[in-house]
Amino acid sequence: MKESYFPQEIEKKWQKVWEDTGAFKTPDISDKPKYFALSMFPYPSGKLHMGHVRNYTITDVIARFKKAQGFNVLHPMGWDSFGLPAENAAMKHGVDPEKWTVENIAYMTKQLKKLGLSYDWNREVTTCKPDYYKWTQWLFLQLYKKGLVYKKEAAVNWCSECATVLANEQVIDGKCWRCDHEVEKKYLSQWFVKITDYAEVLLEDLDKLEGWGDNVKTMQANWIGKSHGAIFKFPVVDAPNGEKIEVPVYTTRPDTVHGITYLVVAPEYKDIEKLTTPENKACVEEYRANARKMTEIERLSTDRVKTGVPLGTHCINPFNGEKFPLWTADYALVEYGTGAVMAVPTHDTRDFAFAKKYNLPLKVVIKPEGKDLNTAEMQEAYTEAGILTNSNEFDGMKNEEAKKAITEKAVKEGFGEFKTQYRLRDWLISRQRYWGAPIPVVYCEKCGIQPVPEDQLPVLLPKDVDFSVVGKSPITTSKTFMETTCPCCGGKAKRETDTMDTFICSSWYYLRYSDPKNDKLPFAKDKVNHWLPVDQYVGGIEHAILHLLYSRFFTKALRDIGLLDFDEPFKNLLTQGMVLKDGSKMSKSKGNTVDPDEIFENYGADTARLFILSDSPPARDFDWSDAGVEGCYKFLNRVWRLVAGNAENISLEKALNFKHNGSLKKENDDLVRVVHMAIKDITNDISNDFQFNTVISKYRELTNAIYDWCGKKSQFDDEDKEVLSFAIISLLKLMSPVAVHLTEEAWHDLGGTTSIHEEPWCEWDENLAKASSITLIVQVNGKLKDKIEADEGLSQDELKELALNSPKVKELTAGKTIVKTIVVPKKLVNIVVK
RNA sequence: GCCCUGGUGGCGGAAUCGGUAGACGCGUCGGACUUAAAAUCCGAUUGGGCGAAUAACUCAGUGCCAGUUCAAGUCUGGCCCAGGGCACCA
Repeated sequence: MKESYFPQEIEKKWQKVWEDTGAFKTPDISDKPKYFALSMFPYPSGKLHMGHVRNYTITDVIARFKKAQGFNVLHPMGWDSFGLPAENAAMKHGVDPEKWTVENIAYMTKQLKKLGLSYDWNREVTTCKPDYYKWTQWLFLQLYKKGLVYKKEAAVNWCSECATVLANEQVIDGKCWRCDHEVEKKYLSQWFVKITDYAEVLLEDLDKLEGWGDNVKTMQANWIGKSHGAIFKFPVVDAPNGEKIEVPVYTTRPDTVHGITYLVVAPEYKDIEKLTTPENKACVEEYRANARKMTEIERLSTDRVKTGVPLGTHCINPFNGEKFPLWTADYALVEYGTGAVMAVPTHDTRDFAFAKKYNLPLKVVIKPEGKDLNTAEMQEAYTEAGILTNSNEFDGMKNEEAKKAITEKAVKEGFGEFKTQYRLRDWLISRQRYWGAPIPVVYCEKCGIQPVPEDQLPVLLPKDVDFSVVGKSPITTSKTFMETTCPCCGGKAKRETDTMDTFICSSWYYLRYSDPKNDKLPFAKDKVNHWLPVDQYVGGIEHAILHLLYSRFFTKALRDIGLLDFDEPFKNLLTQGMVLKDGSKMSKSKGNTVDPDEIFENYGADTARLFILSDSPPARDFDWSDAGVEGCYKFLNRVWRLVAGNAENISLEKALNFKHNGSLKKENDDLVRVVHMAIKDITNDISNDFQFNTVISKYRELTNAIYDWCGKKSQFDDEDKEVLSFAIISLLKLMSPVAVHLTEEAWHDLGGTTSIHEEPWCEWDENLAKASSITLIVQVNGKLKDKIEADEGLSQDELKELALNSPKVKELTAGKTIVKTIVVPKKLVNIVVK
């Protein structure tokens, strides 16, 4: 065994051996139980960053640990390889997006291999390859057949920088999730996926996800935004052309219905023209035009002063016969509820602000118990619970009860109903871009929209496109793509030029790993049912809503289509924290990035793996420090020297057959106990929330203990050698999921002929995983006063006796009365004195 | 405004059940080895008080204020701060 640790040399060597021997291939059939460990697959942006390193190292250690524990582990990797950056590169530098993507994948693959990750590369999945996107298109058609995909004209989010539309989930604070550009509204005919059909079950099933953090679950629950309320219909009494119209509103406060003093419809409300008097028309038109021009940011800003204009018409409140005016205001959203709001200024903060501004009347209908409210004195809306007033037969009722009673009255008399409402909107999946999976439909002059027949898939991306066009999708410049024939009538037809949102591609990739080469189906049902759900999914919190919600929807939809039999894709989810440098997120613009390649080169992958796991628990943010890397490198050197320096005294055979014979020398017994404790603690720390930071501190403790033990010996007898062998081989095995190369090299140098990564996980003996004696803590009045080494088997009385005999205790209790003595077996005695 | 996390030395962070607060590491300081340096090894490292600098002793200390308890970083109530998410969703 070499005296010094040369990571670069041994890492290269073992990576090649593992690749040549197919060490990480996963058979589908095995008598072992399955375990599916998965990292969120990356976009091939060009190079790995430290966030990737952290993510993949965490999953890799989990995969290796589970394998050692006897599972048949599936641990695959792939590429989320459709998307804008490739196309932007094409526009800027004239590179073919496919070539750009393929080259990035090649480079990043090399980096992943350098990190020593145990992937089964035979199962690699690449979403931009025709053999994958054929099945993305096929799944689109299945959703279409099931009525879960539809096309409609709607006001959609448009990012002019990306020159495409976006889904609601991709608009963050009114800006594009990718480029941060302000989002505008546009009216376009677009493809939608009916995720709202699954709103209830997506919400309900969050309860089943015991292996998910509450933060992600509440974020999804908020996004789905379920609320209970009622729909009330208000007849218009003075519609300009005498038409009989009703305006339905959704409210969560039916209890306040007697306090309506006006009603607001969204500027985009479909019947708004019918509700506007000729005198008000000009004004309303102007207001609507203004609203349309506003960006999402302007419109959504909550501190903006509310504006609106009256329509000139009025409704009657069927509950009390009161007449109130109709307004339009942009605080009413056309996409939510019915697009109209009943305004009760006294009990809603927004309505209150609006009414104050436009001098609309106030009417109190809820009052706090035992108190009255005076509209003239109100400074803000009263939104708390209370008792009904000014509400006819409902007066005196508690408002929570009134919600039900009032809605029941509306149901009975035919002007309302109970209603459950969701905030979630349908998923807009059309993208006016080239580098995505083409939506497989054609437009026939005679037959209209026609899906492409399944046997004609994939609809391939054309190669003859001009990326320099502005304002339209490059795909439309192809001379070969657009013109086609109708699958129905054989006549002339045009292809759909929109491609799919890449989140579609990533909503099912984890399923494909179960059967990545299938050319008859996206995956065989038995295989997908065998491997899924994913046992442990690891990735960034930024996908808490986007990818994770879409994937849950896909799984449920595909289950209902009959392609699989489970209803949640990811059993356990670990959202890892960010990698920071000097307290802020690593980013190119801040110039505080650390290049993984440099770390591999200077210290080796084992150091990188060890460090990225060492300082923080995985779910928390991790602050990168160069000194920390250095410290980990030193530690690996220290382990190496420990093994190399004792190599001639270590026997693999003795280590593996070692049993405590019951009569070891004291210091040997102690070391064996330290090893057993380390095995127990490390195993528990990994099993319990993957606390790798404490795992690593225990590697160090064990290493320090072996060094101390060695330092006290000038020579080794047979028993010493056995114990030393056991300790060092145990250390290597415990470290093998993290320091994958070092431990493999040492294992072989010590005579191992198989791979250390094929070894079963260490086991501990409960009787040995504790110290041979106990340290009795002696307290007087709850304060630590003495520590006494004691035999474990002592009875409570004996422990008490021991404590009372402590000179220290005698001194402190002299002349005082002992009120009480508390004895905690094997641990502590507390003497209470006065 | 609502929801979720978190708050422990100079720093990252430990501490299954309420039972030795500060594991392990980083940094800093001191020492050994060396002609010297690097590497390595050993020791100290929460603050205050009293000592002569050591030891011993002692008081305080886990964001703040109360409470429960023989005993609170841990449990209960109230508050403060930081990070993240949602937010004109009626």
